[in-house]
Amino acid sequence: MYDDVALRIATWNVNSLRVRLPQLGEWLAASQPDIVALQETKSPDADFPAAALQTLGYHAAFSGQKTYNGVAVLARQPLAAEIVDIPGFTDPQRRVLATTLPLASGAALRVIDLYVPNGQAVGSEKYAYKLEWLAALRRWLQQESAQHQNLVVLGDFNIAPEDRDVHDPKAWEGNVHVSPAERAALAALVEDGFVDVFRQFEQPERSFSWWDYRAAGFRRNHGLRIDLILASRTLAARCTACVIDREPRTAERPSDHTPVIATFDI
DNA sequence: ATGGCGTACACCGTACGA
Repeated sequence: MYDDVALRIATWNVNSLRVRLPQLGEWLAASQPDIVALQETKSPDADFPAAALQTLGYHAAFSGQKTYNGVAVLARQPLAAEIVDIPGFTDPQRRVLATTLPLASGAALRVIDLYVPNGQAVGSEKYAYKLEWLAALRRWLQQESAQHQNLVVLGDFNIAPEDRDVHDPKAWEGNVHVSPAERAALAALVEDGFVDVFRQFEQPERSFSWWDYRAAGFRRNHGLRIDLILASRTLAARCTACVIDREPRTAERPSDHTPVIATFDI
């Protein structure tokens, strides 16, 4: 007989790790998450601030590039970037990182950090790339699901799942991030057994994870919920909470995204 | 009202984000 251990897993699009490192440090110290998936690090691997994070008590696995994209996973124990490309989907853009971490029970936790393409505008080349990327992601995650019971897929999905995840659904209708094809791609993951754990719990109305820098988006709560934590059914059944932490968005020079944290008794 | 702001790289503007 052993006590269940509360494991806290977070995702945060930091919009430049170099710029946000002080804020990340403060947030890690205050929040003490066990595992953190970062997106838009915009940091080549050679420049990754591994030493600074280690002084904060976190090991890191990372896959970055200059200027754009870049993902990283932080954990209390050493970890490795096991997969950094969707298998069979050639892409120079660093948007994916899969790693495996041990759980207190002795079981393994598979963590997949995603920075889903933005898509720019419906009908654009970048939109087509986003849909192709999402189709390849689905095929890969079906394989991952077959191999891992405890699987969490989290990150910046650049898709608001439902109208209640959008500050003004009428204004956004048909737009990138809410288009039917994007939502269908996300719904397909749910059909395959992933659970958006945020919606397992009662949440405040108008809960968002991203707000436009322009036009006082945050002050007016003009946002989208696009940063998601999807869990395999086995893991979702162990989820006891999922919250959006708006506090970092109130800082000077904030990221336009704010962290989302899920707690698992596992 | 398709702007608004922020980051990066490079150059004093452009690409991109969401």
